[in-house]
Formats: sequence, C-alpha cells, structure tokens
Amino acid sequence: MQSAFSKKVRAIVGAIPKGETLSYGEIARRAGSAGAARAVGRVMAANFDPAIPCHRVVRADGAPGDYNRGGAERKRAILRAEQT
DNA sequence: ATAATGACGTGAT
DNA sequence: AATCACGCCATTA
Repeated sequence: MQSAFSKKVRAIVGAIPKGETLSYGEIARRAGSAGAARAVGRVMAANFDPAIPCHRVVRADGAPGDYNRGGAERKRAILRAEQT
C-alpha cells in the first residue's frame, strides 16, 4: 500500500487529457504538496503504474523527463497507455 | 529514527 | 546560453 501522495499522483497523471502535458511541479501542487516535484518523480519511479502515461508528464520547461529510463519495456507501457 | 537519493524547480554564477 | 548550487518533498536503504 502506497502513501496517499502516490495515489494522488497516480490519479492526477492518469487524469491528464490526451495531448496535454503536466509538469511535475503542477502535479505535486495538485497532489497537495507544492514544490514536491522531486517527490512526484520519485513516486513514479518507485511505484510506477502502467495506467499512468508518464510520457505526458514533463518538466516545468516542457522538456521530457527521464520517463524512458526503463527502455523498451517502458515504451511498450506507453504505447499501451496511448492505445486505451 | 537518521542519512542518502532522486523521473524537479528556481536562482545565481 | 550553459553550468553550479541550494531547496523542496517523498521514498528507500
């Protein structure tokens, strides 16, 4: 069972409209903890959920994060998420 | 419980 | 514009 923060993050990221991108800082803010951008990434990395389109999650500059750190496996998860 | 780490953010150099 | 440093919060060891 994960902390409430991770659950919020999962819900928020999973609620990102298709084509939209949300920054870690924004997510953290919606999660109830502004400035916890790092924590958000930490939650995903540690407890990543296949239903969470992390590729829609970007940095404050709009630059893509290290979401593909997993490699092909991660890419497959992204494709699956985009299929829906 | 404490220390260290990290898929970040902003400011300073 | 690029790089360095510090701060923020949550998770892991």
